[in-house]
Amino acid sequence: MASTSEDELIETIVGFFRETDGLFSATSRPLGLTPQQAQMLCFTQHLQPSFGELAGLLHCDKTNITGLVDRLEKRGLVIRQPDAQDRRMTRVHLTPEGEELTKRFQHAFNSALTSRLRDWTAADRKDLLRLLRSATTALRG
Amino acid sequence: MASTSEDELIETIVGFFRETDGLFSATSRPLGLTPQQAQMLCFTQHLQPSFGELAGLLHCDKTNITGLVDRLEKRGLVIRQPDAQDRRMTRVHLTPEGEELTKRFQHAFNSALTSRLRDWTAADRKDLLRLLRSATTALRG
DNA sequence: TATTGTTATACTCTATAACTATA
DNA sequence: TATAGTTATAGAGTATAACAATA
Repeated sequence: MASTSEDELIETIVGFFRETDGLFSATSRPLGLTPQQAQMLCFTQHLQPSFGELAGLLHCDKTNITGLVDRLEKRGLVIRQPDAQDRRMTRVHLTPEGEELTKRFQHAFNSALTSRLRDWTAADRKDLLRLLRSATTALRG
Repeated sequence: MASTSEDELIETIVGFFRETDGLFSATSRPLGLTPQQAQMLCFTQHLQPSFGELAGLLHCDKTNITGLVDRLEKRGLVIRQPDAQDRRMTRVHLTPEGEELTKRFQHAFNSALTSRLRDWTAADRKDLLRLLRSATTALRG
């Protein structure tokens, strides 16, 4: 990384970020979801996160989560569930409809990704996934 | 990739995407820029892109570029420059102030990134950059 | 007192449709 | 006719500040 000039490094990351964003957008909008909604559904699938946890995961202010959940709840994709231990907290659960749509999004995204990386070696694909996983932890920490 | 379930794969990519987004946001907002504005400035630095090219790079509708450029132009960071060959086209150039702010953003982003990846091996950092570059091309194609 | 979620507000981002100017 | 950029519009995402309920 020291051998790369700063602007080149940033351009690489910005470029990858925007292409990923494009893929999220192209995959989620035909399903009637914004990219942010699709991402929130993915996070909600296994976690049943609180509003504060979602704000942390999505890196946005907690006030945004209210509206985001409102719109998904109005469509019957998620429900608010009061936390049993701490009555200040509300947890977000997927409904069966939300679970189904989340899986459809994941399948569509996976198909698009697989098709675009079809020329990659198995080793490179494995490396990419390993490094992304590791980088996510590093950036989060 | 075949050995990973779809939801795990998507969660990895969504996770990395959101962490990158968080880093963009944390780096750009103290400079008075939205993440999208910072990203546009990075693309504009070497390309002098047309509005249509920017729409392609940012994966958004061309109508969004008008407002994005309007706001940056009002702050004196970019200027519209008519294309010499095709008078329908307008190209976006950085002003000296825009160039300076873009470099400040790049430096801040690079510092944050370097500090978070400080425990990584040089080989892993090099691999990450190589794979991101390659993946960007694959996703774009 | 501190934390969780909400409301009110203002601004930005985004897509769709209809338009003007140029090719 | 087709393309590049603009305008109008509506909806969604975002941050800040002030608030109510709970811990």
